Amino acid sequence: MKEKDIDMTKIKEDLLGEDIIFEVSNLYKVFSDETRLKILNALLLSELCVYDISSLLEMSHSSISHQLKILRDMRLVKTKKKGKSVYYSLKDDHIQKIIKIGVEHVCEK
Amino acid sequence: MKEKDIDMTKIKEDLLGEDIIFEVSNLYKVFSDETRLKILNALLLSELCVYDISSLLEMSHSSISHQLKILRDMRLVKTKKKGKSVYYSLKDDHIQKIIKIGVEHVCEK
DNA sequence: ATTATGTATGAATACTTGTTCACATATAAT
DNA sequence: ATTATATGTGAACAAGTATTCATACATAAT
Repeated sequence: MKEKDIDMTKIKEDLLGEDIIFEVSNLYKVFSDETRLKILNALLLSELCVYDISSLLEMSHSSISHQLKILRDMRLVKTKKKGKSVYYSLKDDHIQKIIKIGVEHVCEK
Repeated sequence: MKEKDIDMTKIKEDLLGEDIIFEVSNLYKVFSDETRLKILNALLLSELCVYDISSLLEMSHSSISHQLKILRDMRLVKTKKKGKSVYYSLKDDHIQKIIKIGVEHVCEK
């Protein structure tokens, strides 16, 4: 019996399931777009309406609204209506952690 | 002075810089693909060569090799040559954390 | 009711990305 | 040297994605 052999069967058993991999990849797809990252970064600092975000990032309402729909669909943001405006805020604190680790990683080089 | 006003100027100042956002988005782009996630997940369990990974994931060498190049370029994996084979392993522990948080997030629903 | 403002969304376009195919390189064994 | 095995990579194709444009919907004010 060789010493440094790798037990492929055990590794195969210990791998995450297809469905979890799929969901995790979808989660990180959200964080892979600059516009969405900027939106999440802004919402980390304050709740904001579409107009606020588009002027902050100097982008069209339409573009921001499309991305916010994706964030809504992924349940990463929640909404609150005030008069004509819809205020967006972050739904949970995983988002904060994910952005923090990402920033840490790219800054350590 | 209204009470619930938002200080947009301060938020704009506190936003992460364009370059950091760009790098973080590139980092998470890596984790947004199922194949790469599976590769990283496997390397979390053991160092492996291209052949091992392609048989483990039941995918072509070429596809795996292409993705490993991306992981190399992003400096997420390191390589070690043993005879004809090239063994890959993870370069740092951020990867573990990122996968863990992702799994946590998608499992809490 | 009409107008103005804020937000949502379908369609079209341009862009990006992953896989496959074919071929190239590298090492080991014969 | 030649052959076999392991890995790397460019090009092409297919699939997916972000933005823009146009338009629709919702709320508030007149």
